Amino acid sequence: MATTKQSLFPEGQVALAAFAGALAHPARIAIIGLLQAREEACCGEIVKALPLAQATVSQHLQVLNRVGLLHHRQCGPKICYSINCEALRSFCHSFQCTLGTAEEVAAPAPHL
Amino acid sequence: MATTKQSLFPEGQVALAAFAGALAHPARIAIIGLLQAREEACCGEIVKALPLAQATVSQHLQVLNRVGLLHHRQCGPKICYSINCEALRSFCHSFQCTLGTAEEVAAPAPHL
DNA sequence: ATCGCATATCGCAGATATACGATAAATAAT
DNA sequence: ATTATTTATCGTATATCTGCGATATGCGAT
Repeated sequence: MATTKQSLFPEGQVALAAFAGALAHPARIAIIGLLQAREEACCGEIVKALPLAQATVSQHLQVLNRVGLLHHRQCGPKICYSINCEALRSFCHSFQCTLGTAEEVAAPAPHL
Repeated sequence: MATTKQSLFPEGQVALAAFAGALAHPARIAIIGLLQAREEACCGEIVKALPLAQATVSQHLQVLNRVGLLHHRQCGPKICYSINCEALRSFCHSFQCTLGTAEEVAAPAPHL
């Protein structure tokens, strides 16, 4: 009887956990690193770079996509993925705040 | 046949994924937040603060402990948990590096 | 429309994670 | 030693994740 009590927690905590969950696999960390290194890559290139089958890589891409961490654009017959830096930064910021590791960035700048 | 291909990835990526995995549940995010807010708390207090049974909370504490995120000390009959700030900071740093969000820490606002 | 390629989705199997009651282990006090 | 209290662990049920082959979908060219 493990009826996933996630809904009993504050929305912010659920969102943060979902973000962490999206990064909770080395393949997905690798994908992020790869996209960071070369700005953009199509699915096939990512498949070639990882020790996983195409179907599996596609699934991992969907996981990252579901939390909004990726951008993608049709590029002929291929689909080019890149990182949604905005989302990544915003998530990291929430992280810092919740985890309390945001000391010297103490200019929260609501005034921009 | 999903024999967990995690070992085929670089150690750093596996470690980072494990850290993310430890934070991939709202209950564990809540525990970190709670410990951040009050410096130290025993298991019973955490149980009271969460909508979960004692056994479940204990399990979540073990998950956080396994990746080195917690300190604990016997305190009479209780066990007081606190955050291992060292480990937390170190993990966050690796995160920043891998996720590429560590550049503008020194560059204050590229005011366009 | 058909072909060839690139990617997503389906369906399945095995592995982990989640949740909890029951119980064990440890401590403090009697 | 017994009791009460606190926490960890065990056993179990359900849910979710991982991984892949097979297949469907989408695109560009023929």
